[in-house]
This record gives sequence, C-alpha cells and structure tokens, in this order.
Amino acid sequence: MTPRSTSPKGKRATILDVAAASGVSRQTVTRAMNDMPGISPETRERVQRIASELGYSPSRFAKGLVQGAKVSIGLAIPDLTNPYFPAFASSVVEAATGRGWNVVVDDYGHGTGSAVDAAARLAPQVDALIGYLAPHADEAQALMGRRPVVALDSPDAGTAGRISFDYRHAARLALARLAARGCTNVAFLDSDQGGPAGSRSAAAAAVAEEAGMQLSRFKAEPSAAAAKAAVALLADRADPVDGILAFNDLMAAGALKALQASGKAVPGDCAVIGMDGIPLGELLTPELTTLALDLRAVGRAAVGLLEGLLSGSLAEGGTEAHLILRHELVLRQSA
Amino acid sequence: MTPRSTSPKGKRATILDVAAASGVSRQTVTRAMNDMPGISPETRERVQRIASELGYSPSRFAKGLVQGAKVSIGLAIPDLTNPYFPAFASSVVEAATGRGWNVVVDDYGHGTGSAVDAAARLAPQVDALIGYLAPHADEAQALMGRRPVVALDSPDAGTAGRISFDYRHAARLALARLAARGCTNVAFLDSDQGGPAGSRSAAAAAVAEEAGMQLSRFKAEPSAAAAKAAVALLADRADPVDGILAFNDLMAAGALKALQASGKAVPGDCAVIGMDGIPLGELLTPELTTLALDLRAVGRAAVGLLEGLLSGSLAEGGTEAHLILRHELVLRQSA
DNA sequence: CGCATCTTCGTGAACGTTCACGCGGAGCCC
DNA sequence: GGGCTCCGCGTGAACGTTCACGAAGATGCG
Repeated sequence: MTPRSTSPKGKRATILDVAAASGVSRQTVTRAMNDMPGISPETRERVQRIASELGYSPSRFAKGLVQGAKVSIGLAIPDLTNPYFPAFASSVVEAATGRGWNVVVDDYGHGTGSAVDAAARLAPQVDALIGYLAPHADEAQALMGRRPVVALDSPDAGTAGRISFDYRHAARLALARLAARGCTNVAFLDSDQGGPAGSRSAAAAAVAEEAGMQLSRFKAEPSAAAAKAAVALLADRADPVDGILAFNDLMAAGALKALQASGKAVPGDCAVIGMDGIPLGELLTPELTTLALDLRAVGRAAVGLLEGLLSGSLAEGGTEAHLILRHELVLRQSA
Repeated sequence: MTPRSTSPKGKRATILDVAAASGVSRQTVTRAMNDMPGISPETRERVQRIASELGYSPSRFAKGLVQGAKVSIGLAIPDLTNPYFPAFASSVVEAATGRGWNVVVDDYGHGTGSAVDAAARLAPQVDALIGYLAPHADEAQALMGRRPVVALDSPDAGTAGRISFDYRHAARLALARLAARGCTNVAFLDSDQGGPAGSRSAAAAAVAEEAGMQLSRFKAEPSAAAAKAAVALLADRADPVDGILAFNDLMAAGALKALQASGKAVPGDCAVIGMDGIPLGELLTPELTTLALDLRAVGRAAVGLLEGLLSGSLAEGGTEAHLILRHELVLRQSA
C-alpha cells in the first residue's frame, strides 16, 4: 500500500520528508498543503499524494508557533452528568466554533478533583478559560496569569470576566407564584455543596423575609437521587410542606419522585418549582415549573465576554466585565 | 501594580522578556518555571515573581514543539443536547484525564454541519479522534491520515478502531420481554436519520421475523418532542399498538408523554422500552424500562482502544481493533 | 597550594513550520 | 533584441521553548 512506509513506531513524517520524497522544497510542500497560489496544479497534486502516502500531517505546534495560534479556550465543568452543564457546554461550543475557536473540556466532577485541578490541567493548553470555578475562581485566574477567565456564578471573584445570576429576582418570581397558589409552608431544597451555592438559598431566604413568608431549608447532594431521599423524609412530617423551591431542576425532579412515592399530589398537595430550565423538565410528570435560564444565551454571553477580553476592547479595570442574567418563570404543571 | 506592564494589546511576554527583566538567561528562567534543579532558591523565587508580574505564560506551541506533545484527542459528537452524548462524553473525558490527555470537543449538531466538518476542525488540533462519525467515518479517517480514529456505531468503517453494538442481542432482549408481557402489536419507533441508525431497526425487524412477531415501524426525528408527536398520531388508530421499542431513551420519553396525553396506561395499555440507559429514564413516570449500556464502559473502551492504537501495541492490519458491546435489559415500570 | 567536585548559570542547537524575499525562465510588447 | 511582467519555485530567517553541554565560581580535601 504505502511505498516507503515509515515504521509504525518511527518518528512522524515532517515536511522535509515530504519535500525530499517529492523532489521539491519545504515551501512548495507548504504551498501544496495549504492550497496557496504560486504552484502548478501538477506539482500540487503530486505533493499532496506523496504527503498522503507518507502519512504526513503538519505539526500543530510548529504551525501555531509561527502563525500565531488559533484561539482555543478551556471549559471547566463540575459534572457533565448533571444535565444543566451539557446544555451550557453545548452553547459554549457552538458559540466558540462559530468564531473558529476550539474548546478543550475538563470535567472535574468525577474523582476527588476540584476546579483548581481542572484549571491547572487546562492552563498550559488554552488561551482563555470559561468555567464554573467557584469557590476557586481566584486560584484559576492566578494559574492563567494575564489570560482572561470568565467565571460563572462567582459574583465576587477577581477574574477578568464574570457572569452571575440575579437570584433575588428569581426567588421573588418563584415565591410569588407559590404564594399565589396559597402555599404557606414552603421549603427550599438546597444543595449541600458550599461555594456560591449558598447564594441561591440566601436570596430565597431574604426574599421570603421581605414578603413575610415562612421558608424552611433542607439540604441534600445536588442529585436527583439524593433529593428524592431528602424529600421522602420531609413528606412524612406532621407539618407537611405545601411548596418546594429546589436548588436546581435535577433536585426538583427527585422531589417530584419522592412526593409521588408518598402519595402526595403535585401541585395539589405540594407545588414544586425547579431552577435553571433544563429540557428534562418538560419530560417529567407532572411537567416541571421552573425558573428558566436561556441556556444558549448564557453560553453566548460567556464566549462573547471572552472575545471582548481577548481583543482588549474591554478595558481591564475600567468598565465592568460582569454580566448579570435573570431567570424567567416558566409555568408548567408542577406549580 | 505591574512595574513594566506590557501594553494590553502588545505581544505576549516571552521567556526572553522575563530573562532580561530578571537579569538572567533563558535557561535559568526555564529552570525556575518548571521547578528544575540547578538553580538557587532565591533566583527561582525572584524569576517566578517577575514572570508573574509580566504576565508571562509559556507558549504551548514552542513547548510542544520541542518536548513532543502531550496527547490531545478530539471528541466529535452530534448533539450535546441529547442526554446520551454527555453521558458518553463524560466517561471519555474521565478516562482521558486519567491518562493525562486532554479532550477537544466538537458538537456538530447545531447548524447544518456534519461529522466531516467536525473532523476537519479537529484534525489539525489533535493526535487522535473518537466520535460518532457515521456515515462519514471514512472521510474522517482520511482527514486524520495515519492518526488513529475510533468510530462508534460504524461497524463497517475503515477507521483504525471501531466500537459498535450488538443490536440483534438488544432486540432479542426487548422483544422477548414485550412478548412475555403479551404484546402482540409492537412498533419500533425509529429515528429518521440515516446512517447506522438503520441498524437498530433492521436488527429489530430481523429478530421479530425470527420470532414470528409482528413489528411495525414509525419514524421521527430523534428528539422527545418529535417522538411525542409521532406517537400521538399512532395512539388514535383503530388498531392500537400495545408495545413500543424506541430508538433511544429520549424518543421513549416522548412516547410516554404522548401515551399519557391520550389517556393510555403504561404499561397496561402499551408497554414502552427505551434504548441506551441514560439516567433520565429513572426520573420519568412511569420509570423507563430500557436496554441499558454501561455508558462509562463505553467511554473507557474507546479511550483504551485509542491508547492501544497510539502506542502501536495493536497491530494495524492484524488483530481487529473492533469492540462489540452489548446492551442489557433494565426492567423498570414501563415494560 | 593544587586539584577535584559541586553548584549555579549561560550558550549553541534543535524542534517543524510559515513568512519575506529572491531568482531564473517563459512570454509579451514595443 | 531589450525590457517588462508573471509564473513556479527555492533559501534564509523567525516563532519560543527545551536539551545537551560547557564555563565560572565556590567549596572541600589532601
């Protein structure tokens, strides 16, 4: 098949190998491979054929070194298994691809790693970083040096860019809805992770206080299974809750399962509102009312912010590179 | 803050800038940055401080060029929005990270792109490729040249590695279950995408024929919403189906919604079996019986295969680098 | 003191590619 | 035929880093 096959284990073919085998110079090989002008069609085709036979593919390092790199960004995500993050990642990848950038993904959720590990892995590989980095956003920025970092949900981080969410606004929408339904004993089903997680429940607590509503708080791991177990305990109490606002849609899904298992009607006996608006919500029974985020907008915003920072058009200390997005209440069946 | 700050728009600081500012040579800077021996603690610390002040971060291209690259692999995925793929991607990322590799993700589903576009974007950036590439796996391998490609669900592709699934086995499990439940009018809810998609329905048809079962076939886009719409039409027919085997879990979820909307009991009036075993299935009502894949095993297998191909320990033409995985029937409520 | 040894640091070379420029020959016009 | 342009192609330089080696000074030992 291959006339002069380099040994499978030997060094990769370089442009010089191709040049020698073709009887031309480096530059002509370059012209052939990159479809540049200044080369005869026959030569181009011959060189391309020989390159293919030799299994030559140009070194991305050499190319990047001389050409000034294609931008590649890192995406640090806690857990691709939680449906929220792929939805977000998808929009980031789309926006980045549209700009001709590529995306290196690191999921630091499995194992015992933290966001810092992900940042450390990504830092030598990328020109910029987007990620859910709390509570280690500052360390991540340090690892990246001058290169821009966009931290999500870390409103107080010292990163070049930030995207956070107006949880007060979200809590207001949700609690108003629950109040309108006549709920009087509402629980916030919180994540037991530290970090910015707290801001969701803190906002809910503050808003409840403002509104004179009573709001209890329960914690569980931010997974459907853990939420289900936690709500199962909750449901059998003497003083049952009649409304649940969950940390995220996954936990809300677990809550629905638990309520259903204990024979409670949703939203009749207990209304449930989720948070973030992942597509999963529509498939549940009953369909999940949720504080939805325009997930594609989040990704677009993150990449757009990064673009501004990379190009330097956003002043570094001057204008705030801090976007605050708002949730919107999507009414479905569960509340 | 920064004594001699390079202008925000100026070229990035190089190792020479750091060397000059520190009054030492390139090599000493290298030693300081990489924690190599042969440098005094004071010098090391001083150089590191100055490097940090200058915002210096080493060029990954220059580094890769001289050191022989860190492996980075491409992951081409049709649609991160479909929960199956993140589940798969997650395990690939985990396995790759464990080996010190990094993963460049390309989602070619949004927009009008095909797997070829993804491969073309990834090819200059990576040392190897994993992906759902059908029906263009061969073009992808061509774009990658000698570098190994592991194609999933493309059993006949000419790629260096392949991972495919024993759909006959899966169909046998599912149809046997439906038959045991007494279903006599079973439908296969198929994806309308071409490619290897066909092999799922073809296997089901063949197995049904063997078993003397009747099996009709309906197509829809492989999304929950489209499946719901398709099944809604199905449900009102004179001769209603009493069992549905779906192309994937997402379509099965849509089917559940449609049946529920038309007042049919699941599994009483119509049993439903999904395919692939994504976590979503457990959250549905009724919980979805499905042909589950060990998703983490799939990712591990793909990365492991790639490792063998990269190291050359798998002969190129000799032993088959083709893994065939089997689904397993997970009984839940829907069938 | 003489010599070896260790520590600390610097210099040439190399990695593989593209960019800027230069050179020879063919064709054209006057 | 002289000069011009255009086509096809080749040569030095540069990108930023690390590797291999060597040099200068300090230290130790007999």
